Amino acid sequence: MKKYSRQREMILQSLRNRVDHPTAETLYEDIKAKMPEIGIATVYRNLSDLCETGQIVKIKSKNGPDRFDGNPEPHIHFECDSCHEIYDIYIHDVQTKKMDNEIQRLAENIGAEAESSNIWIYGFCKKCKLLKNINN
Amino acid sequence: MKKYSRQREMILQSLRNRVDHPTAETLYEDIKAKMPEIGIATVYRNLSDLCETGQIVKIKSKNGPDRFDGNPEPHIHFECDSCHEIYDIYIHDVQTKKMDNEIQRLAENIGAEAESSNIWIYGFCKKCKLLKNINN
DNA sequence: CTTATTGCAAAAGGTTTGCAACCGA
DNA sequence: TCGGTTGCAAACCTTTTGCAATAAG
Repeated sequence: MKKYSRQREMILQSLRNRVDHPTAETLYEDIKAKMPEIGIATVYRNLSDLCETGQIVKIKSKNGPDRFDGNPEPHIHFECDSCHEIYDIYIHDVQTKKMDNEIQRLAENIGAEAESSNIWIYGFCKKCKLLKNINN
Repeated sequence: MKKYSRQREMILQSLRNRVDHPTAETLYEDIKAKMPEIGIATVYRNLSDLCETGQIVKIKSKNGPDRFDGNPEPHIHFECDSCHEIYDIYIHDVQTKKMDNEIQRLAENIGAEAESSNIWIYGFCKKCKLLKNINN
């Protein structure tokens, strides 16, 4: 049976209050400011728990440590090839539904049953695109 | 200036000869059978090089070590939530082009410039779907 | 009182790096 | 010969685990 934990609540709220996709380490440093006794193992353990219950999502970036997303609603991630920042891309419901159908169909092509999907787009973010243009 | 290396060639060919998505370790064990002197560091170094030149692709599975794909052509990966096997899903050219346009458009929504994309589908593969149905 | 959760430190797992020897051009 | 590449071992970074102490129900 799961019990309430001050730490777990703090981790969930800290992640939800952010718009970026922090690593466990970043989140740990953040939380330590308000809760100095917390240990990194507690952060990892609770992030795992929260993923299992679907309250948050673990995302694997192209390189570096895993990142976490406080928004479990399906959306698309854009990762910049230059600064490695990750941005969210939301699409409207009709488009989501259309995409879901398409994904289900694609899975059926190999006899599988799709449950969820994950779309990543890579390229140059606004900032890095600009910088690239200036330098050329 | 890059030089030819027997090891790099062997790594590339070994990966291309497979239809699955091996880890660096698996590839290393495989190659050691024919080339016992090879070191794991050489495998990692060359896999990185081959990724940089776009000859192969590194893929991040949901858990466990990174995997490598000898086919750099864009395609979709299906990862089984149960056995964690990764399968390729190919779509035809017209559909690919359509999807490319869509992705370009989505990136523009956040002012970014898309270069490539990566679509993952999760669920139950053929085998595990069957097993699941038997057990219920 | 019972059991989930914590913090710590140590271990594990995967990948990278420093370096002298080696090999390709 | 020159500089890229190798194999080895050690280092590194991220994540997990064992354990006694603590806190929730």
